[in-house]
Amino acid sequence: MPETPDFSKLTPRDREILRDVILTYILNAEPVSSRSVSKHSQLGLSAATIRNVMADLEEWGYLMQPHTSAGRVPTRAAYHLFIESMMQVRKVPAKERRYVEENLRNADSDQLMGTASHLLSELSRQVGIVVTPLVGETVLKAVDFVSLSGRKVLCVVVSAAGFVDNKLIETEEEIPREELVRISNYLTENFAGQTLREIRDRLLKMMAEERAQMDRMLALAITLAREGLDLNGGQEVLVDGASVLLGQPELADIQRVRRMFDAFADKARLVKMLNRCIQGGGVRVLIGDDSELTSELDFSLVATPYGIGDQTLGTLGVFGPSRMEYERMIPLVHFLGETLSRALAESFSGGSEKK
Amino acid sequence: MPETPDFSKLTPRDREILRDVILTYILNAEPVSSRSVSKHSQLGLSAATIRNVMADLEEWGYLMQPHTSAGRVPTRAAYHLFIESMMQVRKVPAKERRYVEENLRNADSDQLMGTASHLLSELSRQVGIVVTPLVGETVLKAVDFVSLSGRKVLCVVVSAAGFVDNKLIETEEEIPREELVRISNYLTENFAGQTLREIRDRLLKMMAEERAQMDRMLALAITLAREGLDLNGGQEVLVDGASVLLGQPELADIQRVRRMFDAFADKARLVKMLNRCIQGGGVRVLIGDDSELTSELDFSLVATPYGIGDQTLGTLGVFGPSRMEYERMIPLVHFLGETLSRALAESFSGGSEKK
DNA sequence: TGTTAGCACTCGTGTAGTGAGAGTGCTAAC
DNA sequence: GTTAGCACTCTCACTACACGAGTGCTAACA
Repeated sequence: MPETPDFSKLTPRDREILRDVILTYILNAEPVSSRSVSKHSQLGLSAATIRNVMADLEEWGYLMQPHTSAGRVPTRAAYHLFIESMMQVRKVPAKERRYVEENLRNADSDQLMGTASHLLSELSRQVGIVVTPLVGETVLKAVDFVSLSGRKVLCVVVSAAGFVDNKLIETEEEIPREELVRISNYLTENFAGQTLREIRDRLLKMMAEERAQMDRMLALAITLAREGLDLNGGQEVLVDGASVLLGQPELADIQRVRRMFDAFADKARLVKMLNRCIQGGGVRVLIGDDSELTSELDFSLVATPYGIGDQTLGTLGVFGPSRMEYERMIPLVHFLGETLSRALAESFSGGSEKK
Repeated sequence: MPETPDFSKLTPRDREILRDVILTYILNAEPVSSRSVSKHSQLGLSAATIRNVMADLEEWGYLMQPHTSAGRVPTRAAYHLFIESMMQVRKVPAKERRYVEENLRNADSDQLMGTASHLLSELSRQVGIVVTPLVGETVLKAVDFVSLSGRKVLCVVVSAAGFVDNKLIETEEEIPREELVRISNYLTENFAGQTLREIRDRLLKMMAEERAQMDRMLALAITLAREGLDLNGGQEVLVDGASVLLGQPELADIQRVRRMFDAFADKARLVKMLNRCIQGGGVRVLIGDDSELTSELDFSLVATPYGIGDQTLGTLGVFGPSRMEYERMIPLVHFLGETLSRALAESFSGGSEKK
């Protein structure tokens, strides 16, 4: 039983050496030799001593050798341990904070998510990923119908978080403009503050119950709302900066590059991965073990949910080699989650209050 | 003077051999030997004879050798000649036509462009590129203002082609809902059928001229429209399927992959390249000579404009190794341009008529 | 005169061998 | 418990070499 990742047996010195190996590996992407640890660490130990410790760490499952007579490389267990108890989280530099805040503040609501993923990628120098909210889960702020030519009507839905979506619907008969205005007002007044899903359910019930005594306006309203609020799409996955990873030695092989891009193209799987990562709120790290994607590439994902108040709207994070700078990535992702949430809340001044 | 791409001196036999070399190279991506041409062509000539002709073709500038004692590779001049006068355009298969038509017909207007670029990439097995219309150049169909909380107003702009864009604006004072409805109606009735640019100009003139005698509603309308119709963004470049090229031998080198992705990230340059490609309408081919992008990668671009009636709205095309199947790509791009244009025209039944 | 067979020549590729260097594991001494 | 020393292993870069593919040229042929 060589794999016993029970870190109680690690002495402080063991931990210090492991930490050193991890940090050096993160920096250089090359197997770390006992000699280099001996030189750079504060411990003042010889390479031979380090070697003994490293042999132990390998036995515990924290290090591994690509081949005999090569240096050591951290395992997933090592990264987990590092993140849990060895990492010294670095604060996001003030310059970067300002940069993020300015950019998110000045972005239009429809560019907000794109800006966020770009910022993530730019500052992390990894791939930035943002999963945008599912419209069906958002809270309605206002509905509006715009009369176009003939029987075409454009339904515009605004969510409390400031997202706008629209859908073209074709009605059975031409509806005069004033009628559309009345319907918009009626729906907005009666249904604002509920999620689209709730509204749809309520409308269906109304239709079933009161079929007989409905007036014309109400009937029309229900028909339009049923079609217009059926925004099953809406959720998007924005991936930014994939090309920055091309310089990494992990992607020296074209086959791997290809697998990575194929993975990015499979949005559904990406969303699943992201969502698995954010159970429980706060920043979570997924180090290539569960998901096939991260494990086959030796990649990791640092992700966090964002939203308004306690309502989670989506997920964002960075994706890159397991050998990433967690000390920088984790606070960065945290900060971006917070800032995006704040930007959403402010983008509608008091947009989350339900009237 | 070895470079004399004056193809009048080519005998039919020369042309046949050149054609053969090009087609074989497109297929295999490997220098073509005299022997293989001798075998596969209908001419019944020996390799030695072919060799003589190929030496001539090299002198005229149509072929080149990566090194002595390798087969020959077509030059740009060869591809140009091939496209101009040696190609037998293959019709787009009925199955693909149906596939494209169904997909474009069923796409929502906001997904239409994305679907188009995906179709391009999928059917061409190259990178599909679509430049979406500049909103400022589109013809207004309707404007609508949606009242949100407090002084926030959402301006929704619908173009005759069916594109919807919106912008959040903050007014100086709260405007009652009925007032917004009146303003929407006024603007839609008075300005539909003009481009946003024209409308902006006209509004500015109105403001300057009639400052004194404007009523409150008109003043408000102008203020709102000035802000709301200022959609300088809007133009996007959709790039789909970059990963399908990763298998191509042209991208065996990671550096080149990187350069390609960097190029895709530089949207402005992409747009410029696409636009240069479509002067004069119809399908145009850009074979890596003018643009640095295509020349350094040995890539080509096949592009065509699309639009409604005679109004060009945007550009679409495929991007891939110069060694691409022009016989298939050119009709495919042509077909997609036509079909997208038709889909746009139909998406608003009679949407292009100005009332 | 155009075509072809033959042949020498060139160049890329794959394979095998070699030596240097980096790194380890182990042992014995401190 | 720590360290120096040493044998061992494995990778990597370099060289040499043979092979094969392809060409260009020349001379013979129709």
